[in-house]
Amino acid sequence: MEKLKQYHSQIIRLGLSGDNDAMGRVIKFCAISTNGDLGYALKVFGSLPQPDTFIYNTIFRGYLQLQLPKECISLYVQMLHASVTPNKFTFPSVVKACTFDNVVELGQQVHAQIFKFGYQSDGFSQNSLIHMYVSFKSLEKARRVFDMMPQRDDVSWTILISGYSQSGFIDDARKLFDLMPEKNPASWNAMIAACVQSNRFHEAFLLFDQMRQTSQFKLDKFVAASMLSACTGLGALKQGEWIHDNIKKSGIEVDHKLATTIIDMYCKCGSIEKAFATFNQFPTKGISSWNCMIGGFAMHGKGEEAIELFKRMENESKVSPDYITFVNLISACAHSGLVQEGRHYFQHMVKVHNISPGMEHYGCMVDLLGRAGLLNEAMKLINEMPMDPDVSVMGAFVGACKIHGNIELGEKIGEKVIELDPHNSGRYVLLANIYATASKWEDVAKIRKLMNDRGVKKSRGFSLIETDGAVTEFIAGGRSHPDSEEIYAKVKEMLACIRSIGYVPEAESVVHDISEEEEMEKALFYHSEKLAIAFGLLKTKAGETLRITKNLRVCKDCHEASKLISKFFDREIIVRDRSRFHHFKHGVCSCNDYW
DNA sequence: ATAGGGTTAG
Repeated sequence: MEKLKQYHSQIIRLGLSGDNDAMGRVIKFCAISTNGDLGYALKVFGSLPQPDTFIYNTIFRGYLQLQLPKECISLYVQMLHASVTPNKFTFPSVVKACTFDNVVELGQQVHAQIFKFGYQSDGFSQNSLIHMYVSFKSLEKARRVFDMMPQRDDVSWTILISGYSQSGFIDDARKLFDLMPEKNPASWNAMIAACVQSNRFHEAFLLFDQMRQTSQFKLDKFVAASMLSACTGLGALKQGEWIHDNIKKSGIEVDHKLATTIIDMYCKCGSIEKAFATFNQFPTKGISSWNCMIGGFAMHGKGEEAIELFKRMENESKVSPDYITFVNLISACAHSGLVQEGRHYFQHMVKVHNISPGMEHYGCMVDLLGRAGLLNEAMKLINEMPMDPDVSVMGAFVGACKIHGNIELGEKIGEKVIELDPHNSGRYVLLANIYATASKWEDVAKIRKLMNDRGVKKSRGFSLIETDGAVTEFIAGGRSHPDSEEIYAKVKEMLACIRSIGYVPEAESVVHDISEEEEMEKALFYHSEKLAIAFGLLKTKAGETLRITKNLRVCKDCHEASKLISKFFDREIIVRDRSRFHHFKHGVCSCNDYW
């Protein structure tokens, strides 16, 4: 900047202070370069008698870089008033400003102007319009621009594909993708990411395999990141490791984002050790990597390790803890029953880091106190919150009421939670289970009827297990697997074995229409988790760890059974449920039955 | 001189 100012005064001495070519260079440097100074650029701009289109365009870009779309738009208006004619470099910026500022009507006016000035066949302008309509959720308009383009390039296709996917129209995205004549890495990634975001992990893997068969295939960091997320979603550790290896081999530069994705994959695929090793390997860590690692320890019930890492972050890291850091840290305390520490960090966050507690922090604190049986303190905290508690905070409280058998409070708050979140089956199941614990069967039936009347379906549980690098999915009572006879026989054998060391079936969830005891047991025995474990025992060598991923929480019976299976068959079983990990080994679980 | 793709929580 200093050098530039010298250069600038030289130009002025040469009498070129009104020369657009010379001043354009000065403005470009100030407005665009990372160590520039837009304020200075604006001063120079103001001193020019007749700035040209290039100079306007440059300032637009400067404003956009600093995320000042409103200023960009008003300068554009000023430009038109000054009768400076826009060119094809003008519109991409202005359209982007409309996109960021979410000004639909103005965006359409700019669209009309693009037409008027004759840029209906300019790819850059048209692509920016597609992008704008996508972000306005006007998919039909985006599609119309796309269809009207004389020449579509891969950017046009890619924007529209990810546009469909972001609005939830995955099938439309897929149709478009299949129509695309020449796919490039960005468009492959748009489609793979679309699958990952809509939990279609298997489809993501199929696409990836197809992509690898194309001649110019080369793994880039975006595809790598999307595929890592697919592995994370399925709990597919082997595949995740494979991608990680390929990242190393391909010499892809691992930035903060990619590092975080890798760490998250290891955490959520059950290998906290590899996650931590990877974390420690990266010399420069972003805040997201720290947060992710602390969150990983939280998920695995390693509260002390999370606290250690947090202290390290405070001492040695150049990044300071943020809002999410404390969500993860307090949740780590909650999952490990570290009540005192949780209280401490809740205070510490405000006193030392000047972060005021938000909804999520209250949610974690209510969870922490409630699980520990301190229902009164949890309630007190809810009442003291500066904002109204949302469903998640109250849901955490109801969960605590269930664990500690507090029917009165659980009923009162549980009903409120249902009304606040009427489409979430989990809310109904929770209250029904509270009634069931108190043997209030009529109330259980009442809840079941309410769910039926409202058409709320209990989400179907499934379990995934990875064997030999392939992921198999099981649903409760499912028989679609070719070896299902063998698997069911194995379940029988498995349960007989653990009965001999004290297993007693215990139903918890009672929202099924199951009356007969025998029926109940059958349903319990064929929970997806037990099928997956049986399959794992069949398909893996003795002593090999079983890794299972579930979409719901582990039920009490499966939890008990898993402990005993780990003992009887001398296997480590690692189960990821929707909120945490359970490491079953030698008959005990890492969660200490505290989940 | 300009555009499109990946990450972190409960």
